[in-house]
Amino acid sequence: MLNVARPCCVILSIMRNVDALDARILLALDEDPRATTVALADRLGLARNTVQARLKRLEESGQLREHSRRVAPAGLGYPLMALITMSISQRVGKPTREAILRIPEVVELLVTTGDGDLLARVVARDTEDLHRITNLLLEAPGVVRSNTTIVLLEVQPFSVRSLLERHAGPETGPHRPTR
Amino acid sequence: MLNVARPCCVILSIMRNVDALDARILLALDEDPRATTVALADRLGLARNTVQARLKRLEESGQLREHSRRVAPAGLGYPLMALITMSISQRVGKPTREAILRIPEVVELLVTTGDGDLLARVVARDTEDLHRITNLLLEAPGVVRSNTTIVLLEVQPFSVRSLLERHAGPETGPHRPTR
DNA sequence: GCCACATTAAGCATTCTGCTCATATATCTT
DNA sequence: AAGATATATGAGCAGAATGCTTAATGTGGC
Repeated sequence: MLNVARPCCVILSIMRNVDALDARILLALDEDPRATTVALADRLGLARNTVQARLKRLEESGQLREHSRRVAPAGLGYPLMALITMSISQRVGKPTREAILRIPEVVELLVTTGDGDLLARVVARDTEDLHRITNLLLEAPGVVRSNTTIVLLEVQPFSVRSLLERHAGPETGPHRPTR
Repeated sequence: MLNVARPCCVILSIMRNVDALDARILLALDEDPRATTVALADRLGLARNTVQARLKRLEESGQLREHSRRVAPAGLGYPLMALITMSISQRVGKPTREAILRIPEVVELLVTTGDGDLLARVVARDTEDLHRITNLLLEAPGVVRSNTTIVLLEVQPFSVRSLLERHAGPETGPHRPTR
């Protein structure tokens, strides 16, 4: 079952979808990320073995991304966040992407439709720092134009809680008897 | 020390910055998010107590965000991701934001400078679904215009690893003796 | 010198983990 | 209907980890 060869773009194929039970477990973990397996189990009214097995599968099947997603850049000394769209001459090549990813302040990089071809999310210590980073981006091969948008307020930082809640079904509360 | 009252916008004030040691711990956690305290401790050449204390502080001081950040939306059945900028009549009010946040597919919401006043990151099951969500956004009070950009490829999903590595200092490897 | 703070070390009762085996339920296939 | 596959559950067990406390040892600032 499930070849665990992962050619980097076929990830979707090995992703057995997360079902309602998985979602409930993930939600419980969301409220207490360091909860022990036992704690999760009786919070959800499940057997310890069940939680253990499903968590193991979730991790092994690559459903969970890296832990550093949880670290807020502001705490590291980067209170400024900006979105920078870039136009690329020709097509977006590997050299371009690699050059951009070498900049530590680039915390996310997307290929998009629309005006820009690339979108980088960067963090900076201050506006001067941001200016420096913008110039670095423009030095990447093929980058011909950039457009910077500053994030003024994170009304809702990235979170899939709402999706998990929908996925978990109507009965999300703890201690729900099976019937 | 450190009032744990958190009036939602004063978070920055209670954030004692993450130092190099914290960064090393977080990096180690990044490589194995479920590593035990003991495992982290001797991977980093630290005492168990140290790791335990710092992890506790990191969590209590709000440096770590929610766990659901680690869940990939694709695994939940939302393979499509888009960025939708919105122009708002008047100013961005609470009613507008609340209406938008009631849409589960909105996984992130930012107030930005530039053309649009609001930027929503949404996920969708397919293009038709995305169309439906776009219409929902336009129904929010004050939203007068929207512009959708589809994410074709996540070259680098959000990650602060690079920042942590810089923060951890030159000696990031395991088993580094104190001198 | 003295104070505050962080690291380290040791100890201890309780709890958790990883693992295995066996037993129910479902659900799907033939 | 019968069989097969997958999952949930329950129990058990040795070893490991946790949470907590106390105390010793730096380390830097005033």
